[in-house]
Amino acid sequence: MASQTISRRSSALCDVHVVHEDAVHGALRDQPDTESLTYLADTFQVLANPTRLQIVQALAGRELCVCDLAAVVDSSQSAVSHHLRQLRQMRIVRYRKEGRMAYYRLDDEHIAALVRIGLDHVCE
Amino acid sequence: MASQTISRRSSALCDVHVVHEDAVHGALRDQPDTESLTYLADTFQVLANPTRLQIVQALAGRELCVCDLAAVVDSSQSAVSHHLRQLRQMRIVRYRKEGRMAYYRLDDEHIAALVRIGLDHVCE
DNA sequence: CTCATATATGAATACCTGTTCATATGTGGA
DNA sequence: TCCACATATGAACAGGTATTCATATATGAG
Repeated sequence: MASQTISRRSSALCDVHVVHEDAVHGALRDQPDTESLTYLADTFQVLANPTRLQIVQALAGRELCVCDLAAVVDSSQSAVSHHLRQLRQMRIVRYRKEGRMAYYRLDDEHIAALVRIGLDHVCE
Repeated sequence: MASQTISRRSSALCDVHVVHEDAVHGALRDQPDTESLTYLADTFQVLANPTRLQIVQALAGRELCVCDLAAVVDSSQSAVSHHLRQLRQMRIVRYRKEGRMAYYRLDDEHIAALVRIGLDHVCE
């Protein structure tokens, strides 16, 4: 996870010519804090991979263990495990252990919503 | 734009041991087509950058020209222009020309929704 | 026409990512 | 205890990405 953070140079409104000052200040007022934006960028980064999207979509309707997921997305166990780690780190999925199996599910409803709206956009 | 496409090896349910066959087939049935997933991954990829998220957030409430955007996100005109191209290519923003200015806005409401839900997830 | 301004873009470089391979951890069964 | 299985992870290589610099295009003013 290494989204480049936003470098707020002190030269802010200087090295470029501002045309619409009001709009610029309005936009600056509406900006979320840097930390949230960076974290959100990392979240989108983890979603920005077809295999991980397949995993998320598979988990949208049910709980699955790692080797079932590997079968669904047709990748190696290792690759899926690496993907799951990233998804875990961004709290996109969580899991419970049962014996030696790990059952994964989506972390919350935001995730399914993101993918649904994203697909709406894509298919419009 | 170059998300790796999903390689559907013919060995699908073979090289890994399937534990819960029903769940696996249910998940396979729910998968969107490869093309949509790849396109969606590319869309998230473009959103997976703090500076581009700043741009999107700035455009959520108003129309802005390129040099105003450069001031808001505190980057060079060139960097912003490159970012805008990617955002355009994924239909995240669109623009109108007025003289030598280009005024950018979000392409549709899905985009603002994605960022809003994403921030909800991040801040939960 | 000529110049200044607003924006776009190609190339190059430094950095980040995905997969594989090898191996580690941890659990249950014999 | 010893082995098989389910999962996790570090290292490494191939390929992709962000920014900068230089420059191109295109519009309006004079």
